[in-house]
Amino acid sequence: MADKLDTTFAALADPTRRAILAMLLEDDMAVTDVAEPFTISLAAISKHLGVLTAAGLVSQEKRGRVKWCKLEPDALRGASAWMQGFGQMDAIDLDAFEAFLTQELRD
Amino acid sequence: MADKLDTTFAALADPTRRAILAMLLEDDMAVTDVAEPFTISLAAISKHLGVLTAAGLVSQEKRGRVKWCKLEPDALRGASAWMQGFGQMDAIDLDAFEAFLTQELRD
DNA sequence: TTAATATTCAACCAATTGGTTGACGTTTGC
DNA sequence: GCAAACGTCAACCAATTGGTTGAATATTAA
Repeated sequence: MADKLDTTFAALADPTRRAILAMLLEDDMAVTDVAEPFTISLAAISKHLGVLTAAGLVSQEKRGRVKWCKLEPDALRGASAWMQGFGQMDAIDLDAFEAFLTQELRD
Repeated sequence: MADKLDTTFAALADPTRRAILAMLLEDDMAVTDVAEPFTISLAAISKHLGVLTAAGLVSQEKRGRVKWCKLEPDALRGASAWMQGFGQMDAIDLDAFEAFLTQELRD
């Protein structure tokens, strides 16, 4: 079985999945609503959500015929701790974060 | 072309590559020395080092017949900032922040 | 000059990934 | 009851990944 860090980092290595996480940062959403802004199929989004859920980054709860998706930011803790082992990033790099958001907003 | 975060996270999603980074944290090393503790072939390690170098996480400098590998921890800044954004955003008014950035982009 | 060392390249292979489409099971609303 | 909406499943496909081996290229040492 793959290491936890393997699945976490692999889940984050896809731009569609990172975009989904960014969307869920603002609010819990149904699968259909998650898929709405993307051009790929609903089934593909469903798979991406499966990868994120397997990594623990998202939890899903079915209410009626709707499956609600919720961000689980604590799942990033292990990966974040691993990266902090490489030093000098104990504080947030706000410049890099702004750069990221700026680029993300351009899409 | 893949996003920078794509290649960074993908590079980190492999346990062999993370182990290599941890080794380089202690000291610069030649390719052969990097490969020594692993059971896989030297060519496989060379490929892993290529992935890490492409991600900017490692730099390589050839001196004589030896290629020295050096950790570049700054390459983790973008990814670290992205991740930490998920832990801290609940304290930030994201709508306002996005509005600010959107306006910032018009200049 | 020749042999050994350091590293990459090229071809190949199996497994995984990200995507598609169409059929399928549930739940809801008319 | 029936059709529409929600979401997954299964089969398939092309591209990528992580590994192998053997040959090739530099460079150094004897």
